[in-house]
Amino acid sequence: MNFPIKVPPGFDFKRTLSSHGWCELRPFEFVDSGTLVRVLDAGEGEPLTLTLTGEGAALVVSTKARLNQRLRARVERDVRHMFRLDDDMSEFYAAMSAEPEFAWIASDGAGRLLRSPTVYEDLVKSIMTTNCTWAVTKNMSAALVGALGQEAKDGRRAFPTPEAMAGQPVGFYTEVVRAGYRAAYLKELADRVADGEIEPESWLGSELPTAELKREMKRVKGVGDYAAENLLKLVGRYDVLALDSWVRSTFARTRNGGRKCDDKKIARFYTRFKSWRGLALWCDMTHHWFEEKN
DNA sequence: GCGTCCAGGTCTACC
DNA sequence: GGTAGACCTGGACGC
Repeated sequence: MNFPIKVPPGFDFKRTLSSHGWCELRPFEFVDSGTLVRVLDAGEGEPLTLTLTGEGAALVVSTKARLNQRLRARVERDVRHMFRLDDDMSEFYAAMSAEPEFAWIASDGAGRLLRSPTVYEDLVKSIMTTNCTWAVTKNMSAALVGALGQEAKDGRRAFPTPEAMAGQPVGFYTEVVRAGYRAAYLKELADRVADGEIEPESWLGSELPTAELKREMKRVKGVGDYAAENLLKLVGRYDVLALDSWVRSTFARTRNGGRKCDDKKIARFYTRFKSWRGLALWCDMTHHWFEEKN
């Protein structure tokens, strides 16, 4: 069955899909710039394989499964979450429009960062991005999903639950996922979430100030400044920069004449965007990325 | 082939 | 609070 999901004015499917690398990590499957496949654990029965495409002012969901009303509502909720369809970008776009160099962000409908259906999945993936190449992150993600994800009808797999992950020994994460020293972090995280000691989903609507929420995130082993700030952006906090080696080198190349600079200089450059500085930075650093990906 | 470097960092010990 | 060194992996690169 196919059904459309209404999107906000100015929403750009392709921009959101290619907003960062998440679309390349299983169980996301980047088919082409206008098509994303995603296996979704909808909470009842076997997972659903969804094909998501952007068509005009709508985002269209296609699936071979027959969805009852409850399932369809669940799918729509998760898709709206992943594509940030309910995020109010008006204040951000107004701020960007005021700066000629950044005005393209508003006119192109950039700034909605693709995320996973759950904060837990984003948290696991953030840990898997640290201190390794993107190719290694993709391998880890694929191995984890391939080994532990619940299988959909077409053989694709969903992202594993914390319980499924907690049921595996540390050796699974070293030998199967090839996570290296991160293995113990992933195991501990899964245990703590499965036990209810940590509730990553609560970070979404948290009223804690950003600095305090960041401290809470960093209590997860394997989550440092970069991973926490990356997660903060994914839960809608943009007053952090999430500087990593790629951003540092891209800033040096595009904004500093090819010369390395310290983090303070990068921070100063985006200070004017206040609570939106992290999102302004990311859009700025990926300005030409979209064209390169297509 | 083989060795080295390093990447979308973090942790711990030490000062 | 700041810093040095260790930590897994695997692709890229030079030889």
